[in-house]
Formats: sequence, C-alpha cells, structure tokens
Amino acid sequence: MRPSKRDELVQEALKVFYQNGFTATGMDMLVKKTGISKTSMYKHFRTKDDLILAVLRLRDEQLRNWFFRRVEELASSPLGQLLAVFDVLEEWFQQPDFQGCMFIKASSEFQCVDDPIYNQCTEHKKLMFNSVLKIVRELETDSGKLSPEIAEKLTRQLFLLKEGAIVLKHMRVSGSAGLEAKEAAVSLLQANGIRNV
Amino acid sequence: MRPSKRDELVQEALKVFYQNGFTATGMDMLVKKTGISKTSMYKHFRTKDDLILAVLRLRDEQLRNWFFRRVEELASSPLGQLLAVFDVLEEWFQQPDFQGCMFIKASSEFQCVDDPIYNQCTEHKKLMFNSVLKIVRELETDSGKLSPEIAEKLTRQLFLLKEGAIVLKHMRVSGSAGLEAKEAAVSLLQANGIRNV
DNA sequence: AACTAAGTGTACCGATCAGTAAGTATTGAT
DNA sequence: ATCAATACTTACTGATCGGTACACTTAGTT
Repeated sequence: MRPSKRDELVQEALKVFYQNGFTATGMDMLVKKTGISKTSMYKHFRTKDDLILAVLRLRDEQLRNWFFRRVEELASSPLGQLLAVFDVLEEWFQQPDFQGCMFIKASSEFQCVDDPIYNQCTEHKKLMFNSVLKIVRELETDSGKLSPEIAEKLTRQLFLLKEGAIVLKHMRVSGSAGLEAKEAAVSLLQANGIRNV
Repeated sequence: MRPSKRDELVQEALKVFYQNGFTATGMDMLVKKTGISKTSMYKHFRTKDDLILAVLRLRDEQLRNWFFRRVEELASSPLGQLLAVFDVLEEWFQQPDFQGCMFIKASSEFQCVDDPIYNQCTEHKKLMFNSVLKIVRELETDSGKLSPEIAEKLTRQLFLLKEGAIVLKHMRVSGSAGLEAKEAAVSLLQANGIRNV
C-alpha cells in the first residue's frame, strides 16, 4: 500500500489550516510548509476547496475516534462515560496546540448554507451529538431508562455545555472550561433524576 | 456634527464582514458595496485591520446595548432577567440575518494571541460575562445572596450554555438552541438553590 | 473670492491569489 | 532494461490582494 504523498499532504495541510485559518492560508504557503509541489497537490485535489474537504474528513475521523476511545478508556458505565466526556474535553484543551474546534472555525469562514464545507462541518457536529446521545440513552434513573424525548433534550443541553466550553476556552475567557462544563453537567444529570451521580 | 462617511462606512462594513467573513472580504468589495471611495476609506483608517477593529467596536456597543436593554424590558427581578437572557438570545437567533457571533468568527480568523483583533474579541466576551455576573449576584436563595464564588461559578456555567447555543444555532445543529439553553439554565438555577425559579 | 475639509475617480504599486503548462527526475513492478 | 506512475522544478496565467499617488469636485466658512 501507499503511505502516499496524498495522505501526507492532507495531514500537514490540517495543521496549517488549523493554526492559520483556511482563507488566510494560500496554496503557496502549503507548498512551503509541506515541501510538496503544487503540481502534485493539484493532481490529488482539483481545487483548494476539495483539499479543505479532505482535511475536514480526516479531522472528523481523527477527533471522533480519539475522543470516544478516550471516553471508553476512562469509564465503562454510561454515567461514568458521560462525565468522562468532559474530562476528555479538558484533556483536549490542555494539548499545547489546541486552537479551538476546526469545524466551528471552518463554518465561520464558509457560512453559505449550500457550501459543501459548511455542510461537512454541521455533519461532524451531528455525528458527535449522536455519539453522546447513544450514551445518554443507556443512563439509569430510579424508574429505568429515560424516555426518548427526555434523553434527546438532556443530550442537547449537555451538548450546549460542550460547545460553549470549546468556544470559551479558545477565546481564553475561561481557563478551565472543561471542568466547569462537567460541574454543570452533573447538575443537569441530577435534575433529570439520573442515579448515583 | 457630522453624521459622517466614517460612521456610514463602519456600519456597512459591519454587514459585509458579518455575512462574508473578514479575510474573504477585500477592500475593493467594500468599495463596491458601500459606494465609498477607497481613498476616503484609507483617510479614515490606516489599514484594513484598523477598520475591522472599528467594526468590532461598533458591534460590541450595538450588541451589548441591545441585548441588555431587551433583557430589562422583559423582566425586572434578577431571576426574571436571568431567564430573559435566554429569551433575548432566542430573539437574536430568529432575526433573519443572524449569522452567528461576530466575535467568535473574528477570533476564528485572527487567532494569534497578540493580535489586537483577537484581543478585542475576548474583551467583548468578558464584558458580556460581567453583565451576566452582575445579575447573578442579585439572585436570592433561601439563605440570602449567593457567595461570590458560587455566583461566579454559576455565571460561568450559564455562559457556557449561552455560547454553546450561539454556535449550535449558527451551525444549524439545533433549531431552538435558545430555548434549550433556557431549560438547562432553569435546572442550574434550581441546583444552586435559587428561589422561585 | 479665497481657502479649507472631505469627498471622488482612475490608475497604479508589488505581492499574492488559485490554478495550469511543459519538461524532467525518481521510483517500483515486470 | 523497460515502462508507467508519481512527483518534481520552473515558469506562467489573469485576477485579486492591501495600499498609494494624483488630480479633481464639492460644500461650508470667512
């Protein structure tokens, strides 16, 4: 198999776009930073937007896999995993190269509703949401599982905390946004009658 | 006094930057959209970044004034105002030209910690935070006001909900993010022993 | 009438933008 | 050894970038 230039390009482009922004990063800068020739880039991707889409696909895979693998490493019960979500969030924030959520940032630069880049960003968030929802559905109350409606509502509320934490951490408004979100999450779980929280 | 071209420029530039992004909007596009000559622009602002800073200053003033005036119109008690924060948030989301938070987006494009634009964005968030904090400090529990530490912690949690709602609304992940945030806020207030919520 | 402040249009600067063309070097499989 | 795929270098396109130079108009003040 090929550990090809293409993958190498996408990986490096991810770093540059993440740190420098999408519009602000020119293809010539990518040539300089990756050492890959422009001809070669355009053989793999027809346009810059196509490259960005590939970068976002990689990031989606990377982040979701890493995130929920860590969650599973930290806890096995549904309740434990749900709380671990916020611990992993904080882990992410503490990484030295943390610069916010790539998808929030990309959707800030490509806001048009029918832009494929914008839509890929929303798709990522929906996938993250569904992964959290899956955990919430397994939670135990004193009277068994949550109703589907309550589970969805609770997940939406927890998701608000998560996204807010990402933004406020990136904007340096809050130093420990992950932990604050976790505390708030505990309150929300208790308010919904979750056992043993 | 002059209702001058300068103000006109900043107001129009705000709209264009908001809908189209900062880096993606060139000065020539601003000429086209505002009808103001480039010479004139550069007589008022030395650089594009200076113009952006002026735009953000205007936006900060506009948004904060509007937001908390609406909050005061909707309720007079501290508890009522705090809940009204999320109603006003939802009002904002329902405006047809809503395109997310200008400061979150600007800080996505200008991420460098020592960039004046980035710093003005964080400043706006801190001002918003302090305004909410001021309300929280007036809340009544069964045993009087909240301790300063609890008040700050609660405000941070509510702020997470607010920022999360902005992002998820902008990314069309949640259709009624303001109301969801409000429900979550109620739970957090109850969890902190606030009276009559 | 003379002066000033604030605005305009046009043309330009060098740099960079996304993307292409043409020709050459490197590589691995057969 | 040959062949084809892949990547390379260099140079280029036309458009646009942020920003400037210069000559002109307009309006208000004195």
